[in-house]
Amino acid sequence: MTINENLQDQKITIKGAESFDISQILECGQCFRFSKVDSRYKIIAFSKVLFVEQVDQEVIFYNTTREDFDSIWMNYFDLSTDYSSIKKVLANNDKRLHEPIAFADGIRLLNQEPFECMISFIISQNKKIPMIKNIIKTISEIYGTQIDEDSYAFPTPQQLGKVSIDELLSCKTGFRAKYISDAVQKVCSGEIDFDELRTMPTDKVREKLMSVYGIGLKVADCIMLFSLGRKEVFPIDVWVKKIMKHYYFDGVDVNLKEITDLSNELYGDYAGVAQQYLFHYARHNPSIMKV
DNA sequence: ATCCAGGATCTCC
DNA sequence: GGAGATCATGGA
Repeated sequence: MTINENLQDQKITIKGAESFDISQILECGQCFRFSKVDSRYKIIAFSKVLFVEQVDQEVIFYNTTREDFDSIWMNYFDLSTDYSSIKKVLANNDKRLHEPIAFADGIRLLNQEPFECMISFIISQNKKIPMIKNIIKTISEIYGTQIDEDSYAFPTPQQLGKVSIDELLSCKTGFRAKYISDAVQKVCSGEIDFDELRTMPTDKVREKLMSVYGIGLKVADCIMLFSLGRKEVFPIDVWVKKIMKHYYFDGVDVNLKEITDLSNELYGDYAGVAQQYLFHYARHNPSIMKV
């Protein structure tokens, strides 16, 4: 992989990007603040606006500098992780993964901002992805800081700390409004400290996150996988449950713990990466699970 | 109209 | 402890 900067056009070009498909990375359900504008994806993260265009293995990042690329986007796109070797390990462990991996082998796990990720996945419960994106966009536009003509950063904990439950309700958050409120309060008070969580063992992090009213096992695992670098956790939503049931339990109903135990056994340290291939594959091929 | 959505909690037994 | 109802909201 080679990285080149073009100062005049404020763009960075990567050639020979390995296991990198910007469409798959963004559309696989791990993040919500992006849109497609012509041939480019517009991404809002870390209070920055980034445009990404990809043709085969050449990826162009617009509206950025080498400095930002090194300090923000390298880590955001997890570019120092070798996904081809992860895929090799997973595929060797379990033939079942061959198809899901082949279906979207350009997926990468983004390292997102924990606070935004936490609120986003609280909102995600019992909603479809387009609706989740809309609510997060609304909240950002009303309470976040404007960063260009038509873009707004996701609000900080302090900014959301001033927002009442009624105001959250008017953003169409429904029964999740009180959940968001409790999460924001726990972050503002320091009871939840993401820098501290980064240093704690996974089980303790999960326990801490689940102490928020409205964060259960699945949302806690999403926060850990998508913003705290815990690639060993395996969030189980309706789609993952369906495909795991279909693949390993002969379609027979099964409880979450059995699936979790199996994921640890089969996928080990990379269970979360496997989960993302499985989720994406299941969502785009629902017919395979209808026996 | 009725059902369901990247769930979590409450309410029963 | 574990199944079932309930929670807002909008789209199919």
